[in-house]
Amino acid sequence: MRTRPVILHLDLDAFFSAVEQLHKPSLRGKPVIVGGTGRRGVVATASYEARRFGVGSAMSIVEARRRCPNAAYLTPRFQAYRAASRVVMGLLAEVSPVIEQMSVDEAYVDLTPTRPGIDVPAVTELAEQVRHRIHETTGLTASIGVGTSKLVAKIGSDLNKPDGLTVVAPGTEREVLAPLPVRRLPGIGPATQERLHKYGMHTVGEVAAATEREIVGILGQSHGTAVHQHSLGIDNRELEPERDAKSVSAEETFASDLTDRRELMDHARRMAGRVVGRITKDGLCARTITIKVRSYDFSTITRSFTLDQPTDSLNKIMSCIRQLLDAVEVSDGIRLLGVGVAGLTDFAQTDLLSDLLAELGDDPDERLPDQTTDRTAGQTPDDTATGFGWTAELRDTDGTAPGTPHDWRPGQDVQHAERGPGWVQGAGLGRVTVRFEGPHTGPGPVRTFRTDDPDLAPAEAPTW
DNA sequence: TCTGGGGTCCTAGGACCC
DNA sequence: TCTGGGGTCCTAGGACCC
Repeated sequence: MRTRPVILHLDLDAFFSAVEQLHKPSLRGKPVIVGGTGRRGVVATASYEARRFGVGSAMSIVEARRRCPNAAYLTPRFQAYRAASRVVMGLLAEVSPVIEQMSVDEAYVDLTPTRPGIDVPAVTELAEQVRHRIHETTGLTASIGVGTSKLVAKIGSDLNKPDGLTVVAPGTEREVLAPLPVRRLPGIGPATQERLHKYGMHTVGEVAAATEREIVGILGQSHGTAVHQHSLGIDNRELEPERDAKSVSAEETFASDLTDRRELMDHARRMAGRVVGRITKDGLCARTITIKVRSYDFSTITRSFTLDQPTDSLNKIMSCIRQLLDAVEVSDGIRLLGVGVAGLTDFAQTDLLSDLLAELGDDPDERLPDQTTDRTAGQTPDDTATGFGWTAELRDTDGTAPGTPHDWRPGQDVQHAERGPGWVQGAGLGRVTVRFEGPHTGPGPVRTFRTDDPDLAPAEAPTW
C-alpha cells in the first residue's frame, strides 16, 4: 500500500508590504499599500494595518486612498521581493527536495519522501520550526497548512492566517471543509460561486451532499468533476516541481487612452522587446503571437497569429503585431495594449528558404507573415518606416529617455552621495523627498532635494 | 473613483484531413 | 450529389489564480 501523502503549503503573509516594512523601519506597524500609484493603479498588497481600513487586493488605488489616506503608498520593488523569496524557498529546500513554487510568495512542499508516515504531532512541530526559521532568517511571517493533499494543505494555510498553522489530520478532511463557503475551494471564483448559489449551494458540505452528476450538470464535465471531488476532500494532484512556461507576455495600461496607431506601435515594440528578451534569455522560440487590446469601455479583445516556424526575431514578431493591430479599431481610445507569445520551443527550426534569401540580401523578416495589401485607410506610406518606433529605441529600460530627470517612484531605493542609502517617500513639483534608513537602522530622517540633484541616484534594493 | 500584470486551463466553432 | 464521423490545429473568449 502507498504511503499516505503529507503535503505542506506555505504562504507568506502580506508579502510585498511585509518586505517594505522590513526594509523601511519607519513603516513598521503602519498601514502600507503596494501597487500602481497612478490614477489607474490597483492595490497589489495591503499590510494588515491597512486592511483594517477596508483596503484589499485589486482595489483601485483611488478608492484605497479614500479609505486609508494616511497609508504609505509604494510602487512594487520586485527585485527585493524575489531576493526575499529565494531565501525562503532555500529554507524550504532544507526540509524536502520536492517543492512546487506557485508564485513569489507561495509554495507546496511534499514531505512524503523525506518524512514518510510522519504523525500529526511531529508534523506540527516541523511546520512550526519552518515558520520560526523563516522569521528568524528574514523577519517575514508565514502561514502554513499541512494535509494529505495540495487541496487540504492550501485551504489549511488560509484558515489561520496571518502567522498561523493548521494541520488537518488524516481522515478529518471532509469535516474541516464542509462548513466553508464554496468560494474557498480553489477553482471557484465569482462566476462559479454565483452558479452554485443559484442552486442553493453555499457551503462545501452542500456541494459534497449533491451527486457528481448534479454538479457536472451545473458546472460541466471537467470543472464539475473536479469541484465535486474537492468538496469531498479528494485531490490526487501530484506536485510538479519543474514546469516549463507555456507563454510569455507583457501588457500595459496607459495613463490615458491612446488613439494614435504610431504611438501604440511604439509601445508594442517596447513590450515585444521585453518579451523577446525574456524568451531568448532562455533560448526559446515562439510560434504564436498574440495582441490584447482593451478599449476605453474596458471591452477586451485578443488577436493571434501562428507562424509556420517558431521564431525569436523581434522583426518577425513586430511584423506580425503590426498586421494584427492594423485590423483593430483604435479611434475610440485604447486603454491597454498587450503582446504575448506562445507555442514555445527550445530551438528554432532552421528555415532553409529564409537563410537562402538572407544570403541573397532579401531580408525575409520584412516579408513575414504574408503581407496583405489592404492596409488600414488613413495611413501614410512613410508610416511603415517610422511605425516600428524609433522613439522606443531611445528609451532606457525603465522608460526614461536618457538625459532626462529620473521619474522618482515612491518606495524606490536611492543612494545619496553624502547621506548614503534611503528611499523615495514622495516626489513632485521638482522636489523629491527621501528617508534615510535601511533594514538594520532605526527609523531615519527625511530630507528633500531637487529632482535633478546630481548627488542623488537610483540604487539596488538592500540585501538580506 | 472604475477595474494591474503575469500567467494557466477550458470551451467552442471552423478548417482541414482521412 | 449528398451525407457521415473522428482527430487535430487554430482562434477567441472566459474563468481563475497570485
